[in-house]
Amino acid sequence: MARQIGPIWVEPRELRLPPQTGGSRLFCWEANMKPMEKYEESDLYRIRHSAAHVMAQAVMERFPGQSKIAIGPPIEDGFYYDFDLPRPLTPEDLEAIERRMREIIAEDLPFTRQAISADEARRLFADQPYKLELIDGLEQGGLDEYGEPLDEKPEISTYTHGPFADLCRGPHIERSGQINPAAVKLMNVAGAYWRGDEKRPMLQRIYGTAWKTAKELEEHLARLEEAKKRDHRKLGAELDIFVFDEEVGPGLPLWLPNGGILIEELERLAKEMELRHGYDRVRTPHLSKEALFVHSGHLPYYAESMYPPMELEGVRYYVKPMNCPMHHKIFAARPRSYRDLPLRLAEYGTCYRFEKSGELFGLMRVRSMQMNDAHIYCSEEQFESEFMAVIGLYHEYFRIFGIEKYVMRLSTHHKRGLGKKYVDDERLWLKTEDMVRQAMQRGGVPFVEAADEAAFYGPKIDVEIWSATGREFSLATNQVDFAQPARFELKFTNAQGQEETPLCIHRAPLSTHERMVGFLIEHYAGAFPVWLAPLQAIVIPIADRHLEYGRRTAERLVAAGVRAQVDEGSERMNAKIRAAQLKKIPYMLVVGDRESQAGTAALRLRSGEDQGAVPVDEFIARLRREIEARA
RNA sequence: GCCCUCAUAGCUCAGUCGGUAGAGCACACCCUUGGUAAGGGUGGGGUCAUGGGUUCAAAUCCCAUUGAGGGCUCCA
Repeated sequence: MARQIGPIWVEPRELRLPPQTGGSRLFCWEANMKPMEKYEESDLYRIRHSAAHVMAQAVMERFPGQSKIAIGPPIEDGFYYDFDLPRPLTPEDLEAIERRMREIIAEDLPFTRQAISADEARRLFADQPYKLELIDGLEQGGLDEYGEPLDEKPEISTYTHGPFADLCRGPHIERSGQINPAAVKLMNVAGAYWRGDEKRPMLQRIYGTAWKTAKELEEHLARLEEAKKRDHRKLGAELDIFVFDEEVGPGLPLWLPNGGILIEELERLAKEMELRHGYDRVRTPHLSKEALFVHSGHLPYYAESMYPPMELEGVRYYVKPMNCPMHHKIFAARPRSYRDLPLRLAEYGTCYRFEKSGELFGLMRVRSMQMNDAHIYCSEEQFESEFMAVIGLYHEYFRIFGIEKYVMRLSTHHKRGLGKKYVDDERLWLKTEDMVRQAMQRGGVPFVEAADEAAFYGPKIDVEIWSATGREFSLATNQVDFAQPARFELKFTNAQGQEETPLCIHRAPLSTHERMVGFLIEHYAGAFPVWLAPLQAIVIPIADRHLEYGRRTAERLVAAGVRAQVDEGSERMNAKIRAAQLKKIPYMLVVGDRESQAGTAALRLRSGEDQGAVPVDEFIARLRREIEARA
């Protein structure tokens, strides 16, 4: 049942569809706030779902009697199927499986659905342990194929084509011949835990893609190629933004001068913005005694992600994985009155988290990070306006960067108990989640909800984005904390002279420098707007006799606060232009005889546009305006 | 952390059946002094990721370690 949240239509079932991809969430946002297309009811969904079954048949035939099959759903742009096989699959296996799939498609086998009882299903899949587990889940617990709870007890059904029968709720195409053999391709094999649980067996997952036409497949593959060119890891190296060094360690980026400029420009932006929004800037140490993290409650929840303690003079110290406890101590350092609230403490705090080695990913997931952090201490009455002011801040930032493709996600606690992941206070969970939900709805801000994604201390709104590789990341975050202020006994005196515990909002609209820069590299494909561009203008003298004028021109630019250089190399002008293009420098100032006599420069944009001779003074004034406007 | 794959010059890569290394780009120097995406020449640069093993002989085969990539899990 679709329902409207703010101006966006959201269908809860759809959001849960492939938990592995986040694809459907992207889908609904790109629908531009119109009711979302029902992927589950589309032809492509059926084609992909059926292609997964055809693939499973081919795999089972290749390992007769030795293939245990798990699940094989459609996902964004394709499908997968998980198998437990006697040996790892090779590229040759994939080719053979793909060939066999085409044969099965050519056989034009009908897909037939049959509703059966749980016992019949158990007999049918007697030698398929994963299917038996699914049947139990469907019958008893009302769990779907991902192990998520279902509202109602579903009917158990199978879909059969030729010799292959699968436990499946469908839907499918009518005949295997409806899959276009020229529009199917197996992509890669990967490991995946059964039911996404790292304690369960590791299965082999084959990813495939399927489209209606060969042309669509081709276009999809071309899109993947294009995306690879945007990959921040590739562009980051080409544009001299950052490097990783084996001796420094994984997940510990070294920022090159160009990266340093990006970081400083972002910090400058954050400082201006936070000053305007009433934040106070503070600075706190990189490490503290263990006691602080015991007090905050982080240690039991977070120890695995922290670098191990170092012990000196009998005291254990931890490098901080987050800044909040330090900010809480600043709040606690003085008696606070309601007149001090809201108190907004901001810092680009440097944190270290020991992310598991396999989780590292370029700049998007690192072990050392500088976080655009702030903690807002406020009363319950102030909560909504403070929380929504942060959301407003997001929007301001996103307008500056032209970020349009994102989803705001309300992350809540798990409905089936708090367990060890969450602070144990169901009432406060429900209360704060409702506060956030209502604030967002009243503010007319579209969002989707995700259970079991909250921070341990409270619900949050995360802004989800996608890297060029299609992986999903939280960029900004805006979190409610109902637990830590009480743990730290933070108090303020209210207007009635009584002591009250404030709420705390944790927020990071610009994420970490690492993830933000990684995201921006891909967002702009390396062609940063002028205000961010590490080198804003390059002067290109045509011949040596123009070098002097070129240097003077560059000096004037630098004196005006522009990041400019002169290309003194002995290559031809064409080669210099090419080099500047590859570095995506916004402005190229070509100077030769005509320009040095007239005091001008021939202006070329990285778009390729030639604007002809422009007086240097005029160019500087224009560039200054552009930089200041952060256009 | 787990499954799979990979590691040759700063970068992109070649190197057959084991016989101890090569190209283009980049860099340096020289020539060229040019009008909007690569002018020419010469040269420097690699203990073939690291450590073991097999072998008369290892970039090549085997093992381990480190790092990277595709996923899973986890997350700013």
